[in-house]
Amino acid sequence: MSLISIGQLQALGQSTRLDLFKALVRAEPHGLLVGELADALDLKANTTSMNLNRLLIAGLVSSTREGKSVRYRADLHGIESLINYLLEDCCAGDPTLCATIRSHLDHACQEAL
Amino acid sequence: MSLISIGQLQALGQSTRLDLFKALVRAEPHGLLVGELADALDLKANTTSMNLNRLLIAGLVSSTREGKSVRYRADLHGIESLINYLLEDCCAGDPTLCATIRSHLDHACQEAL
DNA sequence: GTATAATATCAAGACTTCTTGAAATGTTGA
DNA sequence: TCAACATTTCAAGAAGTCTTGATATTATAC
Repeated sequence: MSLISIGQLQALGQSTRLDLFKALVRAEPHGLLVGELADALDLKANTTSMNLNRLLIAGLVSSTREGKSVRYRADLHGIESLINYLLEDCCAGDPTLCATIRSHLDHACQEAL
Repeated sequence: MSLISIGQLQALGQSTRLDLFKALVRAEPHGLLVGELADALDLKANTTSMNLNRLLIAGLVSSTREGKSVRYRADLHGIESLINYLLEDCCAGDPTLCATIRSHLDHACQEAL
């Protein structure tokens, strides 16, 4: 659990990759092609590819080939595991904090519905 | 919100600092002195100090002087803001994921009680 | 098969980060 | 004030990261 999560934290703790990930989250459930991401964020193709690979290794995105292109999608279970890690390692022991986070979660979930 | 959170992700995405932070979370609510952390994690004093300062800037810990020593405590509101960021930016739009995370949260909170 | 297109890999340079010895700061007690 | 202690700041070298041009791979269309 720890090993997975520091990889996720490292992967997201870099502006280019955080931007890529956020773009993919916003593009759910369709995802985006590498070239579309490169255009949207004004990145070179190889920079885009390399950083997407880092996110892939961290379990934060998935990829599928579509002809000449490759489509990437955010893997929301990766975020789920990161949040769970933070909750279990960092929230356990503080019921008040749990309650606060739960209320935020309720709010976020209502918006999602 | 974004600026805060990438700082937190960067701060935690480094093994020494993640170890320091986890030690402080486990030491809640008493916290630990710099020297205690250095001993526990087998770090030099200045390495410990510098990395704690990074966590401080990221809003993940707080510090108070106690005589010759300085006591650090985990700032759980920092984790709260990080989790909220991940939820709002990454979970919104996926009710199923929200529900899954909520169940994990329920579990983590029960353990805390 | 060849040409074209979209990604991925490789290697190198610029840049940043991490650690650490040395020195400085702040605190306590004699 | 002086000495001892705990922490912080400083400067420098080692190590790692990020980007990028060049090259390689994979897939399609002709």
